[in-house]
Amino acid sequence: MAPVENAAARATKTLRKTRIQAEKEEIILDSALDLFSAKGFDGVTVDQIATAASMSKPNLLYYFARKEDVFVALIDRLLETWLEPLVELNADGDPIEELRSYLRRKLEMSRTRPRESRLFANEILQGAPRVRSSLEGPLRALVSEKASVIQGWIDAGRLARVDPTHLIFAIWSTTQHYADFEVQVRAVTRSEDDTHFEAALNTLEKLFLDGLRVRPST
Amino acid sequence: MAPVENAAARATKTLRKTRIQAEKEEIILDSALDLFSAKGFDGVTVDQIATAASMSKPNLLYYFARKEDVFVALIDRLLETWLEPLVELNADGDPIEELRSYLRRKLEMSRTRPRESRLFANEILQGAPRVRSSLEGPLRALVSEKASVIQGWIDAGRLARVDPTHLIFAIWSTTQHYADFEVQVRAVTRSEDDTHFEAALNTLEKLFLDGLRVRPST
DNA sequence: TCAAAAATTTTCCAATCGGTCAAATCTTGA
DNA sequence: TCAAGATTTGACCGATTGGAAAATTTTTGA
Repeated sequence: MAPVENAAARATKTLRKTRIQAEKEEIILDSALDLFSAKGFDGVTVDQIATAASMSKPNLLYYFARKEDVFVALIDRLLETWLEPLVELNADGDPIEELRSYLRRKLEMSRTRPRESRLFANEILQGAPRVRSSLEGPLRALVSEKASVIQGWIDAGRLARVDPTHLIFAIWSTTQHYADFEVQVRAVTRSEDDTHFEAALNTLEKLFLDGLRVRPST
Repeated sequence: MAPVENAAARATKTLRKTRIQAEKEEIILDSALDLFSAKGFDGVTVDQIATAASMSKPNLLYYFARKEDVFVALIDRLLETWLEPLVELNADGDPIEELRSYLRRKLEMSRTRPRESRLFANEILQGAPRVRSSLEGPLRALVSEKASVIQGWIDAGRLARVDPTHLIFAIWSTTQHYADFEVQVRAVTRSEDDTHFEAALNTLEKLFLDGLRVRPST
């Protein structure tokens, strides 16, 4: 089960990549993201990725020795980008504004990068066989850190008493829903463009900040 | 592309099923639900389903002529169950209590029937190739109807002004998250049982009803 | 310039998969 | 009881798939 030497390693025995390598790998990963996010790992063939990337199958396998290597490369580069909005959550900011801003960034991410969201969802849905360690390592650590920040706000009486971790889950799920369940959202709203995102943001802000209960205007 | 005559049709030319038919189809569907919900349509072979159902592949194909027929049968029986909690939303009830109750039922569904949730999520995520018509038909109709109910409550000043459709999306996403992203939830919370559902319910109720903003206690 | 290295392609293969077929066995009801 | 129908299975098949091998072409750097 020794990993097959890949193009980069074969090339120079160093980490340096040639111009062509960098370009082609980029094209491959972009094509693969299109396909994997739409059909899942098992629903895509190496040939399809190669064709989408305008090259032959063996040529693709020259850059990524195995189909799974392409998938893993995608997941790896995705995770960092994906968690960035949460990283930016600032303990020194105003709690309400910080969370509102986080919600916005996360929803914007679903709007502009639905492929990444679906790729991730696909992987988690199937038990995260290829990213389990990332979940239990960096992801858990980050959530833990930010949950502490939120808990601090709550303890200071600046935020309602909710479980910080589950609050994060709620923000994740409501925003990612617009990418992962896009087909359903479009079917229900009859929307063919991005306009429903505005109504979504308004509703989510209202929900998260003030809830549904009517209260006397002050 | 004429559909192959299935076991039931071949049996009696009526809709009546034999005892064995009913039993075996049940076993097949249950095994298939296990597998499809965990690995997706393309990640499962007919042989795997047959083995899980303790029968040979040709025997399974005697009951469901094609692999896709098994999947469609699952989706069909799932949709009704899945939407039942929303059907129960009662226009004559108290708005807050009705929505709280809906939230609870939906979360309970994610806890007790995660397989069904994941099966559905898998299908939607991949563009709903096999249920698109159901989304645009019955699902849209039901959401439309219930959105009107909620809008009525809002117009009567009994509920905060949110977009009813997006409110429904928010309830769907937050609750289904605990089934669809179970692996991630467990990784982050280190939970190995169902106990996190209580914290989830508390947080979601608080969020949906009162939001995060702190307000002076009355 | 030109040889070494990188990139690309044609050809091929073993394994897997969905599904068929025909024969054998089991169930059911008159 | 027993024949007709229902159920089950082993053997098989064509298509697809991930990937390997080897030869050819292109690019690179001294």
